[in-house]
Amino acid sequence: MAKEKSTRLTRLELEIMRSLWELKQASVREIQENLPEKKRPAYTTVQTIIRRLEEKDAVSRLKKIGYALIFEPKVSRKAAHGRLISDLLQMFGGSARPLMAHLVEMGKLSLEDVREVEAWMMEQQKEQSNTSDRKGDDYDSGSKMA
Amino acid sequence: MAKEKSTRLTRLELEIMRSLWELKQASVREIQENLPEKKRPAYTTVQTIIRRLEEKDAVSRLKKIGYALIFEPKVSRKAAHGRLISDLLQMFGGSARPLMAHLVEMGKLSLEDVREVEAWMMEQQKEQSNTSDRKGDDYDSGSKMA
DNA sequence: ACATATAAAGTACAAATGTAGTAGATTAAG
DNA sequence: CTTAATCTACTACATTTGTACTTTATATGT
Repeated sequence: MAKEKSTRLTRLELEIMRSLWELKQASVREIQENLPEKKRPAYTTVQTIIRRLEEKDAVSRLKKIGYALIFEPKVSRKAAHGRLISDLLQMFGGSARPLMAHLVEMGKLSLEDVREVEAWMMEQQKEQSNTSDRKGDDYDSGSKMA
Repeated sequence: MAKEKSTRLTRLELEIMRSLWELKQASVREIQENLPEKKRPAYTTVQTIIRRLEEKDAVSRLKKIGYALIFEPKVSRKAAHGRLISDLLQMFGGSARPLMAHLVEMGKLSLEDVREVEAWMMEQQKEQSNTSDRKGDDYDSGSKMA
């Protein structure tokens, strides 16, 4: 099972990936046009980033339609996000607690939020028993969470 | 009240800041020696980063002892971490929930953790009533959390 | 088959980042 | 005071990142 190198993606690269994750598969143009007009780089810029992402093994060519190449993500959003979180977590000594505390202080996490998460987790625990394992890799946190 | 520009700090810069936050105030040498031997850059490298941090207004010269300059953090750990978290949060649509979900999936957040956070939050809520405001800015999440 | 619209490839380049060497100042020691 | 130790200031340079132009290949409509 291929080791999945998980290179670090840059801000812009993540921006592009976001588009691609959303579209599932797309041409450079589609990706570019899908980006928020505010920070929409030139077509060729997107092209460049896609090339770099290919080098980093984060996207791959799926096929060719007309004269355009269609790309698809090769690293899942989940994996990429996981990497980001791990990195951040390190800054906090590897534990999620201080991070939570920060979120609370920043007003980004309310008591309700926490309670819902708790409820969600307990449900998961029940399900966990029978649902055994699922291939799950391309969903961004299941069920009604989020 | 000076707007606090809050520039984005790079990985290495954060590494250095971490030392400085820990030491409260220190010379370049002290900072360098405080870094984990594994990834300990050359003395002059630390110097360079400190200079850049000065430019970014993240540290300042406090005084001079012997021939060495003593620096101190100018941005609090909390502020810097807050920035990191905000950035990350954006990737998740600005809400903390998906982030939590990820933490759970990554096994970084257990049900116990969540419950303790919840308990902690409820305590905060009580305190909040009388403790009015505190200067709090250089602690990394209060009380027994973390 | 040919001109035209796109797209892919390749090239360029400035700014940011990581990394460190060198020169010149300053202090401590003999 | 002269020297050795150590520091600050300045300079250098490779890599990464953001951004985009130019050249070349390829479909497509007529």
